[in-house]
Amino acid sequence: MLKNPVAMLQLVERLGNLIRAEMRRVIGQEGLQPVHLEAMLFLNQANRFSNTPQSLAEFLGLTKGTVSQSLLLLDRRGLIERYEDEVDRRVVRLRLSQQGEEMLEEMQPASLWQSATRNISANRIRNGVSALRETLYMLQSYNGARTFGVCNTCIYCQRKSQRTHHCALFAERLSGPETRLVCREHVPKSAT
Amino acid sequence: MLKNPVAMLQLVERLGNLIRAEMRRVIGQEGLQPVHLEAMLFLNQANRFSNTPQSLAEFLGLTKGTVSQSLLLLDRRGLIERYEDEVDRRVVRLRLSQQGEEMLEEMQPASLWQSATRNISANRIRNGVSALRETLYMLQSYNGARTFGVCNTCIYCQRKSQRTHHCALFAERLSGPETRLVCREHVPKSAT
DNA sequence: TAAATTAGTATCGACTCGATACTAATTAAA
DNA sequence: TTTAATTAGTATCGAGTCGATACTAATTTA
Repeated sequence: MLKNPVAMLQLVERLGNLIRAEMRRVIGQEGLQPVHLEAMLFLNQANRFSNTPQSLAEFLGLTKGTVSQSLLLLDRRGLIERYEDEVDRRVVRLRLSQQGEEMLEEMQPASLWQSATRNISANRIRNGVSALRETLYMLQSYNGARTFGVCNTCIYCQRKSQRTHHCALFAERLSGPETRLVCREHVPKSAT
Repeated sequence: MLKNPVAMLQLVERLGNLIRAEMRRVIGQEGLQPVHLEAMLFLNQANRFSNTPQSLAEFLGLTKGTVSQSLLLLDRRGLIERYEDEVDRRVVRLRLSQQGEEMLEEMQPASLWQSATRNISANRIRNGVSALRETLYMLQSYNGARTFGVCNTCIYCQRKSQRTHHCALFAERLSGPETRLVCREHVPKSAT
């Protein structure tokens, strides 16, 4: 039984709880709950293959019924927009509304964290990030959960030229900015 | 704007959510919610100065009214015991019941994490732990939150002999095992 | 001795969340 | 090609969270 991994688990748990409490404090002023902020953060990052209720449910680890309710609320508040998929008419596409983007902009959820990590050496942070990333991928592979990484780090992403990339899974062209968004079909290069 | 700290934040957030989802899955089979497991884990670790509803509320970042309700439920299910403080009769003391301890024992919440971190080098984990710990203390100091560390790492803890320690704040003797429990009055040595 | 503070509980309303049951669109199978 | 199975999403229900507010009782301060 190793001690340090347990310490890391407890730290991640504790930090996660603090982040959540901070979220509740900030978003609560808008009459919303942590899960709403999480949904908006996801939609802000999701690529065009991943901006659906189903995808969000998988990301959050909640059932689609539950997520459907929260999305209804976000829609009522005018923070997101829902539109029909052109090909598959069962599918609902989601995006942040102008108002939703502005709210996210104002909130700056990372600013506290930025100052909290200011005095930590770049090397230790790099090590921490790599340890956390590997743990995350392992955990996700165990229960068959999706990794939701960005195209940059995905086995399906092929660089065509300086500016353009290509997704071998969807067989579609990707712009530079698109390769920095998260995808539900992401498979990490290291995990092959 | 540094990239790596943001990456670390997102990883901690994501890992926190996964842990929470896993908690929900496991504890849900008992008809409980994540917050109940968190409360039980806290009570399993809290020393005799910290096993109160107030303390738990501070730990979880929730209001005392909210926590009171969750404790009521845990009591109804026979997972915790509540007893009156002998000195201050306003104070309620909490402890896991036999049944609560057994449930925690069976659950093994850390086992998945243990295997997920198996192949990560001890050095990277050590670095990660230290980066996370420092971030945690910084975040907690910003909003005046308590650190809830163990006596080992507290400025008030004085070693008297091989076996006995002394808390300079409460002016009481501490046994060896007690110094490995978390305390609401904890002040990290490094933060002085 | 009176006022202020502290620990905890009770109640209310909005919301989460899973479970279940449902609709409608798409895909697979016969 | 018709039918069956699957998939994406919504509706509804009940137990529970959660903050806000208002309360009780014990303790501390003035």
